[in-house]
Amino acid sequence: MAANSQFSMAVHVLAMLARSKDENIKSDCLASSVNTNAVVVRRLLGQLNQANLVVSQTGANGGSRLARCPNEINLSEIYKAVNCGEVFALHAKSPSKDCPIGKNIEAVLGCIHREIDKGISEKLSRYTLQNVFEMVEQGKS
Amino acid sequence: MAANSQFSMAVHVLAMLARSKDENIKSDCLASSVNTNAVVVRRLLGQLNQANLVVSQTGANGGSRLARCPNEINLSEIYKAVNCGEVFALHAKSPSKDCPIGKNIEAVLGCIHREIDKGISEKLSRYTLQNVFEMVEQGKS
DNA sequence: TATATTTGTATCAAGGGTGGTTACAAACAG
DNA sequence: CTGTTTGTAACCACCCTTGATACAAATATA
Repeated sequence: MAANSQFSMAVHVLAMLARSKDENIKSDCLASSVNTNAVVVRRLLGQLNQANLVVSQTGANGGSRLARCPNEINLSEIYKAVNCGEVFALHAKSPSKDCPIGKNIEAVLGCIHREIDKGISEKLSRYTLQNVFEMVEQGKS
Repeated sequence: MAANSQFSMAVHVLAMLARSKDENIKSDCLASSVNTNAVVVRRLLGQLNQANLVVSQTGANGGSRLARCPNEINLSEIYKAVNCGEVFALHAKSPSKDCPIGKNIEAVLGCIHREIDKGISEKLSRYTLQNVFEMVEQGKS
């Protein structure tokens, strides 16, 4: 399987829930729209639940709905809630400590990595789920 | 999936070359510092060569050196030169076009993705290889 | 020219992450 | 009590990244 698309799936699912207000939506319905398996959606909903973004109910007439208003959820929260890939990974195996570069490169890269992550969070936090939902609605043809 | 550490490796290798000025450095020597296989390094150098960041020579006394001064190379160029992972991937399988959300969500996500990428490039472009080299040197203990 | 060195590249194996699928217990409405 | 739906475990298939071996091509040096 290719790169990690959980963030995309999460935004998609949450936009669906935003559209349906307080109505419970079944994982099967979400899976149809995302074009995947219901279990994959439920796995994702589990993560979103832990982040207090959705609430789910078992049993007949069960399903999921948003835990908060769409304008109180921003994309940065969603990004943090799911297992997203990193912008770039640090060395798989630690560099040689016998080399003046190898000895310190990890610390420098780690510092840059944190700065990039901060930038991503900052940019994502500018969008609320409501914004995204409206963008999707406006694109409706 | 094994996380992609090519950007980290690339910065590491280029910092090594920056340290050695115009001297040819062998892939074997670079591999020792990075703590990996020489072929892995040569694969990476091939990409950096295509991006006009390094020059390599075959044969005895061969090796690689920077194609430009370290202060004329910024991290954004390096990021673009290597096969880095994406911040997040779009849907693996296209969402359902029968759903008002599914129909347009990809376009919206694509738009956000491009904005995030732009932000990353902007932040990375603030660092030159010379900056990184100096940060590593200063951290020397 | 002959030799040793080094890169460039093809190929294969190992390891691990991601998503797809099935199965089943638990919760819940009616 | 019955049917529905979630939560979760287990397993599989696919594919990406890295590690490793092998060998041709290029090149400096004797």
